[in-house]
Amino acid sequence: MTRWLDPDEQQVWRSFLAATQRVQEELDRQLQRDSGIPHAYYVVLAMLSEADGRTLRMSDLASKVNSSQSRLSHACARLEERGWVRRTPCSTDKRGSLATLTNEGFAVLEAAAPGHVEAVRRALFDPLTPEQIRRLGEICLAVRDS
Amino acid sequence: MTRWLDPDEQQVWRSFLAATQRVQEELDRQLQRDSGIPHAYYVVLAMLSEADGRTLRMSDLASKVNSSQSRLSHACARLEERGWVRRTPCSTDKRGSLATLTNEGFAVLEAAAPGHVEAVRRALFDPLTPEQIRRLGEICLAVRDS
DNA sequence: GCAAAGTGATTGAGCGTTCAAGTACACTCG
DNA sequence: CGAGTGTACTTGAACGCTCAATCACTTTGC
Repeated sequence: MTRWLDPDEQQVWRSFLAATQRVQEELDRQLQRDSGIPHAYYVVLAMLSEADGRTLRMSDLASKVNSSQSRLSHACARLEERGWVRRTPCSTDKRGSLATLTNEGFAVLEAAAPGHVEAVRRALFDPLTPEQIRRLGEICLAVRDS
Repeated sequence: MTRWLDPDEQQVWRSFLAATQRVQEELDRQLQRDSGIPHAYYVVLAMLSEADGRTLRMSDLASKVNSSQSRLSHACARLEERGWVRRTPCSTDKRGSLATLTNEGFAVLEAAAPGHVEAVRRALFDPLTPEQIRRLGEICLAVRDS
């Protein structure tokens, strides 16, 4: 017995798809246009920049950026080609690999950050009231942790 | 002067990314696994199935599924290869093209729908209270139409 | 009418993601 | 110890998406 969506739920679902796709698309376009990187790569650089020694195990980085290991591996390969990330073998576990943000990578991130933050505001925060932002936060936590 | 995100906003933003990526990923994986189509293709079939004569102009279809014309064109090419969609020239505007859902395509959609709706419920609606769902609807409208 | 500008749709190249498979190392336990 | 299982990461192929270019047709304005 399928629990079909009633008209209200349909409406929420379609608005959700439209809104999230719009946000995602604006961010990707802005970063690609102004900094030449996809949003997923920006997030990788950002997470590394916050880590101790700007370094993280690949698997830890993958979970922090909500990525599969395969995706992250391909992404780091690209970022390494550009000289923004360096991978070194892990000394305590020889299977592992440590990704480090280079100075060049940090500089790219710093240059990209202001435009990106503006895009995030324009796409998501500016259209919402403070109350809505608070509620959206609760809703996203519930969905994320379900 | 960059308006940086304060810690609360950061938290909302990261939860938003995690939640929306999770939903998107679950839907895509479920449809790909159980029906062999990406979510974007499912939406194309669904929109055509609701249209008069199961037919829409390509550009109308593109706006209904929040897609670029290029993306839709590629998608329809794939769907046509599988025999689920048929494209015919538009008689009133010879530049245009009409996409029609075939019976085979309709059958595929009908077979895929129950599993997809269940996935939507599990990923988005079940974790939320009715009140939260209502608020999410309002929030998404505001973001979509901003 | 007719050139110029605009619109509808397609195409191909480049790129990121996915999935399945593979490699290398670490752990477990008889 | 050493075989078996599990974990960390990488790789390659297939595929969808983006962007810019292109084609065909339509509309605009002189």
